[in-house]
Amino acid sequence: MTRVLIVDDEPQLLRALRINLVARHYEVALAGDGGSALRQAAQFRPDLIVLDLGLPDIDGVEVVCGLRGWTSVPIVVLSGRAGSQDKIDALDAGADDYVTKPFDIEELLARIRAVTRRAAPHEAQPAQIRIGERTVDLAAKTVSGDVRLTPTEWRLLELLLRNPGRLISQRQMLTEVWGAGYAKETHYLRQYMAQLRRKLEPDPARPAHLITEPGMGYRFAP
Amino acid sequence: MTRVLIVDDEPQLLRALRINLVARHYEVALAGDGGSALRQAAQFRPDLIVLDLGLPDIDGVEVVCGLRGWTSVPIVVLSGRAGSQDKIDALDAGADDYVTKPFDIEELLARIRAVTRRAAPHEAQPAQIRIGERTVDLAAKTVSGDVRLTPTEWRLLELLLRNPGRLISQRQMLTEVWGAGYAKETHYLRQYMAQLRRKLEPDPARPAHLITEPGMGYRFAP
DNA sequence: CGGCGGCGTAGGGAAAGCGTCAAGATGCAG
DNA sequence: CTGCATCTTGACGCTTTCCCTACGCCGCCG
Repeated sequence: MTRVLIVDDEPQLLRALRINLVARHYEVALAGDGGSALRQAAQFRPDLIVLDLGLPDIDGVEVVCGLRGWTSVPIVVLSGRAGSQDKIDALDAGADDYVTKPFDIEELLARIRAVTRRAAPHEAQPAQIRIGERTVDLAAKTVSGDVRLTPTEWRLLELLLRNPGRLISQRQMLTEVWGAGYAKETHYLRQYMAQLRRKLEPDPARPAHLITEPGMGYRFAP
Repeated sequence: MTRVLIVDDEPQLLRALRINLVARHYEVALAGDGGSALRQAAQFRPDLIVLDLGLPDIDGVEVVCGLRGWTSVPIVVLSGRAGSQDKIDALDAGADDYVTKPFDIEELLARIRAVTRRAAPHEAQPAQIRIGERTVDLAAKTVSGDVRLTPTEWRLLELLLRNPGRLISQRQMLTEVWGAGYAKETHYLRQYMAQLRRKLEPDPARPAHLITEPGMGYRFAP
């Protein structure tokens, strides 16, 4: 869930934005002046800041500079001033976008989505899954301990690992890995499940994680 | 030096933008319609695209979608239409910013600086990478030991080195290095991977760092 | 006790994928 | 125009992977 800090000195604008953002499942914090904005940014750790330039205590550009001193969180500036120089100053201070009041709320939301999308890839996390002694990384397509899997083995393993604990029917595995028309070729499954167990299970003869459900299908037990 | 592709159907606007950008030490390419824009994007490899929505052949939003299919290069949209829905459509299609005509050239430049700054955070990471006996500097585009790489070789190597240990699919390599439409030309990969190994690997016949994953892609092993 | 269906293992032939050499385009500087 | 570097394209062995058949094991049921 994306966390947004809204900074503005007009309570009614704060309220309107909060309602719209909460309705779209953002987590929202509010600040009414530059001082509390800087404090909130450090405390609330937002993923995005919507910042009005016309604050009672500190100039908005100063707030941008203060934030950029220690964080690269995306900042969307709001302002009543439409002059080019104001925009240039704010953008060059480190803001990511500049919207002039009055603005359409839907446009602001679209701009928020745009800058959030651009900043998002930083929180990309590796999806690592443990199978016995081994660790599988589906994104990097790696298995710990110098184990290599073939393309078909990866497709099969991925299907199982993306549904931990759930039973996958033979029919589903065959159609998703080999394609429709192979729905009856159950011996492919035995073949490749055996290979996966040889490569991944501590004791391939007694599988602890790649479980057979006789007559039904297979299951990955974490 | 930042490379910018400008797309607009008005020659005079193209000229004005080119002059301003060249004066600020940008490298500039021009396109007059959507078709050549898509072609130029694949060929010129810009770091930023300034895109007019009102093109004679393809709708601007379509162009944005076509680009986003294979690249995440920043896109700043220009448009005469000031309606909110137009902005929302363009931004949600993948544009990074939206500027309505007429615009102040200085403001546009500031917005270009803003999106460029946001898209280029990887300059911070150390660009020196060891491959066997050689040292590769991605920023300076140099390899120790008087080894020279061609532009295509650099693009390919950069893609692999920026994802150490991670498998890069053939499809991804082909679309990112050669552009969409080359997704099936796996022959190029073998050709250029062989050249990279000849130039970088201690024993090109037994590659230790530029690894082949048969049927899937390639991987850089640090 | 003996057939039967589902499961695991082994091995071989076919096909697809890979590495390499070599030669034909293409573009650019002199 | 010529020469050079680079990018395409083609052809040929070699390896990996896939597909398929065969066989042994186990629990179930008649």
